[in-house]
Amino acid sequence: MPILPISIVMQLTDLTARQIRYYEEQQLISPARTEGNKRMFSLNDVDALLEIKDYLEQGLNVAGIRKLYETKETPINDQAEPKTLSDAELRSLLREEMKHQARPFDRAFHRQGDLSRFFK
Amino acid sequence: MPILPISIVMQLTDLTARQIRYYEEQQLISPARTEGNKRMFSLNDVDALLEIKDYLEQGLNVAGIRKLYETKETPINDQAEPKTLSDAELRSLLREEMKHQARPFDRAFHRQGDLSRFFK
DNA sequence: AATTCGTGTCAGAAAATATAACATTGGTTT
DNA sequence: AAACCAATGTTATATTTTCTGACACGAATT
Repeated sequence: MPILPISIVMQLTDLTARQIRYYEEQQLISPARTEGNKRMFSLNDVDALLEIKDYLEQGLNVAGIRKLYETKETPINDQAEPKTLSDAELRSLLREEMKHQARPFDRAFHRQGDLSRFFK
Repeated sequence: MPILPISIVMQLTDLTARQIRYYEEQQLISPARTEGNKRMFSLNDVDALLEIKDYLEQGLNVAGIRKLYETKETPINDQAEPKTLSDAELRSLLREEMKHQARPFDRAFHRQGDLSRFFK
């Protein structure tokens, strides 16, 4: 259900329009479009953006995040758990994280439901 | 939480922009405004609009609906049950309804939660 | 020093929304 | 029947929001 304009998503995620559009360009999200080509976001999109933000803050780069979600039919949400990674992929990602002294995956995996704080 | 632009509210309620603006003018709802003066609706606003639509279809007029919700601090939502009406008020409203052969209050009172069908 | 990545910023165009005025439709009243 | 009024449609014009694309910049990498 795409119901949110980018301005609201900016507030909800504390991301700039530039960042949001960039993540779309990098295929991390695929918001819907109105007839007039305006982006419209679903709550899932917002969830995804919060997750992306979290990963970035943990030191992952966009390519790494994309890898995490690269599955045939499964964009960035629509799945309870991020896909299973090959050993090689996993080691690669972890190495990436180490370089930025971020503790390995934790918070991002619990992002599910974070949006709830916006709705009483 | 005002998060929805009028275009989405139109889809959600199947009302025209004209109708929505008119109901605001008639003080049935008070959507928030952006800095640039664009209306932004909360889910409560949408709920209220669905309720308004229902009442209108039952034959009530805007004045009657406004009466229903006329309370100091309580606009149209923010209350589990529409306010208690004086006998005079109630009789007046019922008379109004009779004229339009609508069965007395029923569906509108159960509108709460109707929005859920939009969110899985 | 030259690249790359993620983001900021700016310009110009197009879409969405705002207000205001006038028109129409249906029922009510005189 | 004529005049009214409430609710909504329609149209015009103004303003805001969003879009794309280009260029800039700082921090890493190579």
